[in-house]
Amino acid sequence: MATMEEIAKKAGVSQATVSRVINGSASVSMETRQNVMQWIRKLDYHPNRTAQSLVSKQSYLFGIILPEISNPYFSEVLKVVEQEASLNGYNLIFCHTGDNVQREKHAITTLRSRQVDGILIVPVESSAPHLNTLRNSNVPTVAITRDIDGFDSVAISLRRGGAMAANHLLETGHTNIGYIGSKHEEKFQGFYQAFLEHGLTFSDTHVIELEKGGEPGISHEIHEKISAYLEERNPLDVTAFFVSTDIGAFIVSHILREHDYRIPEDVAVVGFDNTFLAVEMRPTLTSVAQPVAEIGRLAVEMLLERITGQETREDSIKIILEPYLMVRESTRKIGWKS
Amino acid sequence: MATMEEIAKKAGVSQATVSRVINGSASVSMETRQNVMQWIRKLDYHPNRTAQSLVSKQSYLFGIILPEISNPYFSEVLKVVEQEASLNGYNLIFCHTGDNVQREKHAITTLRSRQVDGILIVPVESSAPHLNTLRNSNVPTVAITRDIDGFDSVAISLRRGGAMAANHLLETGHTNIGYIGSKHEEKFQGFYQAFLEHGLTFSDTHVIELEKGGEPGISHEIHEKISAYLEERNPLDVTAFFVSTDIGAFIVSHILREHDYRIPEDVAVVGFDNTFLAVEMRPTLTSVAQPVAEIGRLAVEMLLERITGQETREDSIKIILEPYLMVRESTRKIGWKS
DNA sequence: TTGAAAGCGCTAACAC
DNA sequence: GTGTTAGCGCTTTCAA
Repeated sequence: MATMEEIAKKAGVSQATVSRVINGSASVSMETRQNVMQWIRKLDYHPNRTAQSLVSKQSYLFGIILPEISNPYFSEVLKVVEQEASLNGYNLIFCHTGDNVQREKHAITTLRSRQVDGILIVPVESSAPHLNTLRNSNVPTVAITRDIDGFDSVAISLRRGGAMAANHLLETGHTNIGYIGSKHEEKFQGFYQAFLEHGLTFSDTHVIELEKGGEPGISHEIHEKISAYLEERNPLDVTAFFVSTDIGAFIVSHILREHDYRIPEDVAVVGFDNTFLAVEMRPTLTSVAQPVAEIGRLAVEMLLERITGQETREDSIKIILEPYLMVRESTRKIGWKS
Repeated sequence: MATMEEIAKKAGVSQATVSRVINGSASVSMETRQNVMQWIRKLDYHPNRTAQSLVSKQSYLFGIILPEISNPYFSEVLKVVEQEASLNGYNLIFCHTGDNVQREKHAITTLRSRQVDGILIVPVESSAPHLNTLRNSNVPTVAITRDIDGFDSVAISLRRGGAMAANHLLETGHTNIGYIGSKHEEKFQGFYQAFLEHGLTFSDTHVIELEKGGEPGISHEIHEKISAYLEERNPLDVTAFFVSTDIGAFIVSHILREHDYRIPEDVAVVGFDNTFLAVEMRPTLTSVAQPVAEIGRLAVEMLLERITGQETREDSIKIILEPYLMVRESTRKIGWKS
């Protein structure tokens, strides 16, 4: 790759002048500008961003730390964020944690030493100590999808999302409802709370606890646990399941049908994330939707505002978007025939 | 962020010595090493990778250019590559093209000016002129998943993949088979060829041409075209479909069933990529598998060998892996009852 | 309008 | 063993 120095030599000007031309800056005579430009094209010159970064202290690089790209929801997030970043002249360094705290820690260190201008992160867990280093650093960071203390964040209220699922099922006449996912998730808390607000209590015996999140890899775990549950309770003690991810709901639906339960007639199913799976599976899946595009756009926007100094608030800014329920075929007022 | 200079001052040594400690290099006395290390920890010092890159001419950065991350197959690729890169001390700059040539061109320019040590690319099309700049540059590049002239590549033989699908269907007794996808794909060519080798001819009237690839966004297009096809030909003139992606096959299957065709009894379906969809959908989907993990691993390995100079061959190296067929419930010997 | 020079944070000779 | 020095390719004063 050619350097400014080489262009300068060819064009018979100083390297500083080439720099001026490149940056479209200041005062350069039309004459020299065109002369220089000509050599830039001839030698197919492109500025060395590394050198630019070193002196300008701006890398135009964001780091994005995702837990599980196999989950269609997160690949959607990545796609949106890349688009938005690209539109603003930024590139993305992609780090994958697999929901592993150690890797997250490593990713953060790496990104910082790479001088990224900002970090977008879906944190593995809120309490991890290495997040403090991040908090104390002055690298603008926004937590997406999952909210965390001390960080700017753009997310939906997972509680409300969980509550929506519960309300929908309760309102369609279900009272014995199962939950499939992690009990530590906010989704579950909202779900649980909703029962109380209806003057009901959610029975802990209806929980099928899953270790991992929404990646396809959980298939095996789900198969085992659901099958065990179904065989243990025959007849089934619930008329509906709320599953914490669409992928999970997709898999659960199949297992249910293999056990001769019809959806939604015998068992209703609600998923989460409203991915393409919810739209394309049959029966189509009622799912709590997170506005991904909105989240990605706002997150990048917020980062940008922090970077440019437009936004200077000391305390962290929380943008909480509303989830919304996409009602589809997998749920129906109880007792109804089609 | 602290700099070497600051550490040096605190520790009362020269900045070069700090550098030596950091790089674990050469000869530094235990004493000074420990002294320096102590300050490194105290100030939470991490070397500035940008500065390191500038002088060492190594960024430890790979660029990866993907057409459609929403396709589970490509998110799988990304995941594997990230893992493999990370294991070797590399980070990934992720670029998304959406199968758009302009964006691909832009991505390549950006990556080059960012001094990436190598590029992994799933090219949009083989003939794009901007690929020449890449070819002529000395940035090690490997085409993955899709092979392209003049580039190192790691891929399966899509031809053979297509042929496998055809052979499987022909051998299970189908002769009237439909193809859903792009006719320009190698998959189709292999598929077509296989007919000839069986002394048969594939009828062009059985093609449902799709514009785009395997992203969920094609849903609408598929719905329209398939529905039109099914309504036009009643009774149906084929007993099987080969669909160029799993996502496509997933959607097609549902449409078929909505038109009261049973799978595999009335219509057999074969997909491509063997993603989790193939495993989790019902009936499970026979699909041509590409060994993703292998592709990712080998691609990174090859890049590494080019970078370190272990591999110096002038002409491009092609690693063509074998696809393999995962036979599942969506296909069955014709005329058989379960 | 342009050039010379300093310096971003680091590595890598080269001396002592 | 350790310090000094010269860059890496750029941006940005400061003079001219």
